[in-house]
Amino acid sequence: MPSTPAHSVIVLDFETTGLSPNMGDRAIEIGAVKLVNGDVVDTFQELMNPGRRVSSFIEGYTGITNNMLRTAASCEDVMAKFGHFIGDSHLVAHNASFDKRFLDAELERVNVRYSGQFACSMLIARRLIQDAPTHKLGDLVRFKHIDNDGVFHRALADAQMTAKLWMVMIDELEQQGVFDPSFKLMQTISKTSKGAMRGLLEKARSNAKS
DNA sequence: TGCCAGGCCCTCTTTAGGGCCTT
Repeated sequence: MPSTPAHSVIVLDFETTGLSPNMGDRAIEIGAVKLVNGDVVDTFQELMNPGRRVSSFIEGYTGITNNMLRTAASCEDVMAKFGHFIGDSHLVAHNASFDKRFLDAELERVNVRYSGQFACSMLIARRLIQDAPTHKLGDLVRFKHIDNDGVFHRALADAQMTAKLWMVMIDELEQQGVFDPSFKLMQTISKTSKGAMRGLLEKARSNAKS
């Protein structure tokens, strides 16, 4: 049985062969950080061999080449390990609907299930950081002056940046008095994943004006 | 560089259409 604490959060990011598992696309890399009370306590990064060549566009976009994937473990082996890593944690991703589709598709292949709820940092950023020029992950990181090493479109780097952005937004909400001091990150995600973030953010803006 | 799909959100809306964001 997974030993992951119930209050932990996994921030994850997939690199893939394309946009849609329903169109035959597969994962080629998974990166994730585990947060407990907002602190990074563990990381996960693995390339995985999708069983076919990736396009030159994906090679250029991610820097992940067919040669790198040739000797990588299979998607099935990596995803079985990742399923154990996430345990029963709640999950965060930037544009989570994309990563959830691939997580669901790849875990279904290895008959692994997860119980955590998904929250989307992009949907929250669209409401909380309305003055950003765009809500692409890289643009938000630059806009909020979040430390980064300049690596984009690799799974662990993007997951780490998403985790930092996530904590910046949580801190802003707490500073605006939206959350009770005892409010736990797990509860935050539970609410956001149910779409109740709209009300929380409206309250945040109301508090900021008053 | 962009396309594919799909969910969310906005608006010149709801009997719809299109932009954003992810690879």
